[in-house]
Parts: sequence; structure tokens; C-alpha cells
Amino acid sequence: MLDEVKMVEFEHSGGERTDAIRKYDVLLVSLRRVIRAIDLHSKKLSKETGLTGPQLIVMQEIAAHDGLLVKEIAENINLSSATVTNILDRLETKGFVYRERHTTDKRKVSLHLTESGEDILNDSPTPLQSHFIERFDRLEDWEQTQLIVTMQRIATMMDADHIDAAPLLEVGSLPIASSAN
Amino acid sequence: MLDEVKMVEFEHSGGERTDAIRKYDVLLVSLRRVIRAIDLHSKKLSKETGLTGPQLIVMQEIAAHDGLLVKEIAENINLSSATVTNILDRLETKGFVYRERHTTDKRKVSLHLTESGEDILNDSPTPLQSHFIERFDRLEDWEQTQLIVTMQRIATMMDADHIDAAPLLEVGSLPIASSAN
DNA sequence: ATAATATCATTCGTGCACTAATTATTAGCA
DNA sequence: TGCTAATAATTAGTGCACGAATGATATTAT
Repeated sequence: MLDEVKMVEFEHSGGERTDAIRKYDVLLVSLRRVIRAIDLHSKKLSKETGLTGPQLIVMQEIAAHDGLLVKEIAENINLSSATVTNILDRLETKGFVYRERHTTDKRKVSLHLTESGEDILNDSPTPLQSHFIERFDRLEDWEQTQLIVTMQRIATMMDADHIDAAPLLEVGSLPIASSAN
Repeated sequence: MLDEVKMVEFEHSGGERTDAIRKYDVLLVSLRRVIRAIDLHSKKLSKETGLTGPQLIVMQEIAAHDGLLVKEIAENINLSSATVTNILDRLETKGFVYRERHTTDKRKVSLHLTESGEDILNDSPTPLQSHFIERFDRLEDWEQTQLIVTMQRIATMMDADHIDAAPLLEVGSLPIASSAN
């Protein structure tokens, strides 16, 4: 009896039915697909290289700015300090990162990569799926820009503090370090 | 492996190292901003209404197809069965959902909303930020479509099993019923 | 009929990410 | 000086999300 529950009813082509699927619900579905794909890739990374996506990102950030603080890293990659502390615990346990407490201001902690941390980072893949990157690289330049601009637009639209609608961004001028709040 | 990577010029005048930022890294940053925005909204929802985003989505799915199985719901909203079980535990504890074990096939479990579950769902907001929806609704139709198509394209590019490159979707042929309200 | 296999839901362990609370330290000020 | 603010990092507690393993059924093959 309960076997045929599946009714795919998406065919209200003309009417003003309120049951119609709303466009932003469709958007949400694809957003969730992307979120999941990133998460699954992170778990695959973890099995293969021992580092998850977020761990990799944190290490990249330290590599780019040796000695930066927990708070700075959190701001740079758009995470809370608590989360970064969490990730750092794991990285320190693995021996890829070490903390250095300041002597002048003992509240502060600077982060550094160990040698093995640098080694690992050098032959680690990116936090994005390699097959995604391959496809992305095959796109025309304007298409790549299009993807980026659209994602940034959605991000801006979701930010609570931006009151006005997102302006259409000039295609040539990518706002790159956009999350440096 | 992937040598010829298109980069965005972003060198700071130091000049010793070409720290050019790769375009897909820029994309990743905005993706993570979006992911975080959705997560933060989910937590805000939880405080205000007692239901998180995923919980809301699961309930919407049950409301749309009363009696469906755990596995079906997992497929529909792109989550693993384990995650759905998890969410259902919480929803059942709150009294918004109940499970019904099949008598014919005792492996299967059908999901239903309770009355209070239906009530709650009726005056719950969507899993997306209301200010996002407002902005989204103000966009031109083609712009909305553009956002959706781009997200779907990224999702497809990230899917592991799609071997071929994503075809450009015809703009007119979105699998949705026409526009919101 | 029995054995092997497949399916469905759940449990377990891990990790990310958050907020709120806590600890330690520094800075400000009356 | 001494008391309060503010700041930095951490800890505690919650929830999502996963894969792998488990247990209970069903289905299929022998």
C-alpha cells in the first residue's frame, strides 16, 4: 500500500497554483547539492591525505602569512575563532602546526607550520575536487568569471548586513579578497 | 598534474613570489561564504522557532509526500540516510513527526507529520533568509534564472559521476513551475 | 529449504561550525 | 592604585553530516 508514494508532481505549467515550486526552493536544492559535494570531497580528502578541506585551508592560510593570530585566520577564512581553535587542535596533534604564545601579550597565539606541515601542504591537492577544477579550467574566461560573480552575488544577497540589493558587478574587475571584513 | 591554471593577478608589490590567486580559490571563498550564511541562518531559525533549516526541509518533504520512507526522503533532499535518521530523532522527540513501521515489509519506516507538526510547519519561515528571498524576488526573471542555472551548473560540475562537461543549459527550460507568487 | 545477497534503518565514531561561558591577560580610567 | 572593560583563546554543549558497521528483514539463487 505504501509503495507508490513517489508522485513527482511538478507539472503546473500554466496555472497560478500556490502549490507551484518556488524558484528559490529550486535554488536551495542546488545549493545543498554543492554544499554536500564539497563536504563529501572533504571526507574523501581526509581518507586519502589525512587532511580535510578546512584543515587544508587553515594550513594554506598559515603558509601565506606565517605567524598570524587565531583571530586573524578566523577573519580571513570566514570562520569563528572557536572553530579555528578546533581545527588547530587537530593539526597540532598531527604535528603540522605549532602554536607560539606571545611573550609581550600573553593572550595572543601565533601559528606556524612545522617542516612536515610544509611538506604535506606542498603535495596536497586543493580543497576543491580535481575533476571540478579540470572542468572549470576548460571553461572560457568569461564563463569562469560568470560563475564567480554569481556566487559572490548570492553570498552578498545572503549577508545580513547589506541592506541594499547587490549591484551588478563589472565583469572585468573582480573583487578578490572579498571577505576581508 | 593541472599545470595551466588561469590566475587572477593579485601580486602585492613585494615581487619575490608570484602569489597569484587562482580563480577557483576565489570561487571557493564565495562558496564558503554562502555555506556559512545558510548555516548561520539555520541556527538563528533554531533559536526563534525551534526548528533548524534541515529539520524544516525534512518536514516540508514529509508534508509534500505523507508516508514516504527514510530512504526516499534522503534521496529527495540529497542527504544520507544516517543524517535523516538523526534529524528524525529530533523531530520525533519534539513531537512533530512520527514513524510507522510497515507490517508487510518490516524493514521500512514511513514518516508522517503530527498535528502539531503541521501547525508548526504552517507558520514557519523558509529555510532561506527572508531578506535573501526579498532580494531574490525583486530580481528580473532572467536574473533569477541565471542564478539557478549557475548553481546547477556548479553542482553538476562537482558531481563525481558526471564524466562529461556540463552542457550549457537552455535558459528557457528550467524544470520548475513558473515564478513565485 | 537453505544459503547467499540485497535492502532499510539505525548506531557509532569523527569532524565541522556555531554560541555562550570561561580563563587569562591587557588596557582604560577615576 | 585598584576596579572595571575589552580582548584573545579556549572549553562546553548542540546540531548537522558523513561512512562504516550492525541488525533485522526480504529477495534471489542454488
